[in-house]
Amino acid sequence: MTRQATQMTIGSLAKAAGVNIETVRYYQRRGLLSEPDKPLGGIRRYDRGDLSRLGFIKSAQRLGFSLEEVALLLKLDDGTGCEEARTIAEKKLTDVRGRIADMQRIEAALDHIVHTCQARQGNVSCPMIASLLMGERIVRPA
Amino acid sequence: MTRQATQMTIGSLAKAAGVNIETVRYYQRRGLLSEPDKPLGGIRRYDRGDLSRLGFIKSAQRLGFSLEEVALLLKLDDGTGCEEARTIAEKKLTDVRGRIADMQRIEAALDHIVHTCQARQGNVSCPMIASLLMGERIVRPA
DNA sequence: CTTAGTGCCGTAGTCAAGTACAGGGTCAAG
DNA sequence: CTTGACCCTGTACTTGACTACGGCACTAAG
Repeated sequence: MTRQATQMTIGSLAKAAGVNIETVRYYQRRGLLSEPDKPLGGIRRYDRGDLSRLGFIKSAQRLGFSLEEVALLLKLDDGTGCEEARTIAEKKLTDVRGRIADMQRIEAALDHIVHTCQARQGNVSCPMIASLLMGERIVRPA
Repeated sequence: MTRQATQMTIGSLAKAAGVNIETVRYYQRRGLLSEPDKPLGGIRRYDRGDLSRLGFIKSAQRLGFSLEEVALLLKLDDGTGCEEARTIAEKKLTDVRGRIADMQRIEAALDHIVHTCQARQGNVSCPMIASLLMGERIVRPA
């Protein structure tokens, strides 16, 4: 079978990846995606590799990496960057665990607040806001 | 005892709250903080209430509320907004729970990645990046 | 009384992550 | 050969949350 089927223009690449065309170009400008050298005419062709890379960027973003970090990660792929990549991932893991803990405290606080609110509905000043205003330090400050 | 001790200028308020002066002014412009009417001269004085409010804003931000949502919450405080406030808080609670679930999936993914990385350290191409490149859908797509 | 240090006000700049658009070029169909 | 759908480059705009700055007023210390 011919494997030309994966050849795409920027438009179909973007569509396939579920992002805006301009986002693809933006990533190229940021050096996250390479611009395939354009043949005679001037219309670039992209393949499955580019699509994966785009998918990687989006996955990594959902993992909480900034584009700068994603760029770093991708640079580490060209060669022996595994050590560093693991270090970065470990840092991110710690980070994520901290954020989960925060979120859980937030959850508890919100839950408490909602229930308090339900309990004394007739109140004039909202107990939720009151409790927040009364300087409860729920989440670690920054 | 005199309770004039809580009177502050914008500068000390900002310092006490651990934010930039300009941030305070910004919140005032956004209507999150009131500008105390300035006496004769023209230098406003802030009190513990303002400090709490500032603390509330920061807490709420850490709770994942945007400034717009915080403004909403604060507006509900002037009167009988308790019902609405609870509704907002409930929505946020659902939201936060979803985000916690996401983060936990992220955590698992990162953890897995880190361990894979540790396992086959000698590899040329980093397994972490490889796994991300191979289109693993870890987190719900947006 | 003078002057350093703040405060006030208004406008403008920054940063991340896009998104939009103008003014061209190219390509495939009819 | 024309038309419409895309593509290319480059520049500019957007949003959220600040942060900075210029020019003037005021207040506190010496």
